[in-house]
Amino acid sequence: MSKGLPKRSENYSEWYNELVKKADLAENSAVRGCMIIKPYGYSIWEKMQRALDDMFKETGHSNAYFPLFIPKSFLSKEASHVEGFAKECAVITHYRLKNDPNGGGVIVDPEAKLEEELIVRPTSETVIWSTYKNWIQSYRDLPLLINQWANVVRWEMRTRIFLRTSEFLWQEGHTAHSSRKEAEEETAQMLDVYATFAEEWMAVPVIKGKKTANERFAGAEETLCIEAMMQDGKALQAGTSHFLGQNFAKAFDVKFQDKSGSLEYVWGTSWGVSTRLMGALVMAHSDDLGLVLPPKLAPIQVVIVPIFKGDEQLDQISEKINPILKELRSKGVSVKFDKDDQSRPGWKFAEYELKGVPLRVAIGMRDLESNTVEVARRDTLTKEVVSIEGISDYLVDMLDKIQANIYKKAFDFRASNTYEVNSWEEFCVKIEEGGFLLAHWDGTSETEDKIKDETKATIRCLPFDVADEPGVCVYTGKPSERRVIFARAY
RNA sequence: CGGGGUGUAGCGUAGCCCGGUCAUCGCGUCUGCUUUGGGAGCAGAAGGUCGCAAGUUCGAAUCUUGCCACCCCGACCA
Repeated sequence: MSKGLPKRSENYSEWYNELVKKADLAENSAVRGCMIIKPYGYSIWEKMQRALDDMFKETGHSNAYFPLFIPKSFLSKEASHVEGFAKECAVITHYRLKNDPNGGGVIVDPEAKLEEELIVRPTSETVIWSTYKNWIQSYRDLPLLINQWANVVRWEMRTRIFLRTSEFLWQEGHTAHSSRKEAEEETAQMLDVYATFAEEWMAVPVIKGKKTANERFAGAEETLCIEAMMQDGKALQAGTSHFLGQNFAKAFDVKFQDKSGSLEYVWGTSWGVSTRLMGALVMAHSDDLGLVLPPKLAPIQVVIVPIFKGDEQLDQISEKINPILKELRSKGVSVKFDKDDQSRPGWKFAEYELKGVPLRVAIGMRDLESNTVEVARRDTLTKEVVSIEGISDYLVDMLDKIQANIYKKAFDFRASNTYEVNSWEEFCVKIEEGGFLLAHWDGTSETEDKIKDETKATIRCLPFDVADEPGVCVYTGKPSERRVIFARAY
């Protein structure tokens, strides 16, 4: 393990890449654009999955699994959906290899060409709606509330570990409803679930809003999103929830008989978050020493490092620590007692900082005498000596404080990097500094495109929580009802 | 996919321009002793098809071509 991480301030993207690798979250694979999620990184993902999955269940959803391969013909049924994804689909054309008659390993067997080529799912709307056609006949079959945890493939031009990989892990919810209203409510409800998860678990404040037509999911009538700000001031779309209208129902002929006996197309939604959240987690909180993890998602919440010479001292420390371990575990805290005598305390301190462990407890002979321990916080990098009496309650309480503090830090950072801008000159200056710009926009795609061409900024969302405020478009001077959020984005 | 860069031991690197005991150094690893409250010290040791594949040459880490991966900048995107 080499020490030292690039500085955030000097090269943000290098810092990010190195941190992901050095903290053992993930590494690049032999296949372009794909990643190997390592055990430490995967255990964070598992915690995310657990929390989200519980929330999906609480809102009435069930998990299911649909296939990785999609018949090519399915994709072409919904016109704008095809257009959105066609450019980045991996295609299966053959089903067999054979030994190369010229030596040199194996080659694709030209005899084994598929009659209908298969697509590796970039998302599953098409397979799922072709199935829903069979599952839905009556209003009694609705609503249908399904989620799946899966991998998907989008053949990206330029990839970045966790943020944009060719293959990624995600969950995709797909629901069918008997009315527009109910589907719209579902779309909004799941956005709220995502926002709650981001803020309460990841400690990442997010802005809820609606996407513009340009940024909308291909095949959706409306896309809602949560947008987060990273420490370099760029925006990251952390989750999306789509109101599909009757687009897929019509494309796949999914109808139900309502109470009056007439046949209607069903209304759909879909919503997803992905391993991209891992990238958001890293970029939202971490520093030049390594990861800073919110306690609720940290695989190890408390690490206890004994400082000792020889087995005898370690035994004395263990005797003191063992009941505390038990107590902490009974309170649901994941704690590691690092008795390893191969590496020295200083090395361990640095290592656990790199890995973002929220709390570190050090205990040595001095502490045994005074009945204390040294507690160090990862988020503030502060240390204090604390009495060992009631230490487990103290630590549990401290974990809550850390969770709250890193949320607040991220919230304050966003607040101090969000600006109202009222002129094009101001816009151009501010956008170079990073952050969110609240500006008026005339509502047209043309203007949005022009602003993007000139500044690389896009409209992240039309936020829900801004007040109506008549004004004029920052670019064209045409009238506008309220401000929208512009930013450069990942 | 276009432009630029990089690829040498597990990690980070020197050498490449000017082919020829040059495979360098640091970290890590192994062995031993001493150490242990912020990435330990000393002594010894192991570890490399120089990204892969062709080619030029008496001889290639070094020159040529192709391929692969990664990084930066564009176009595209969760």
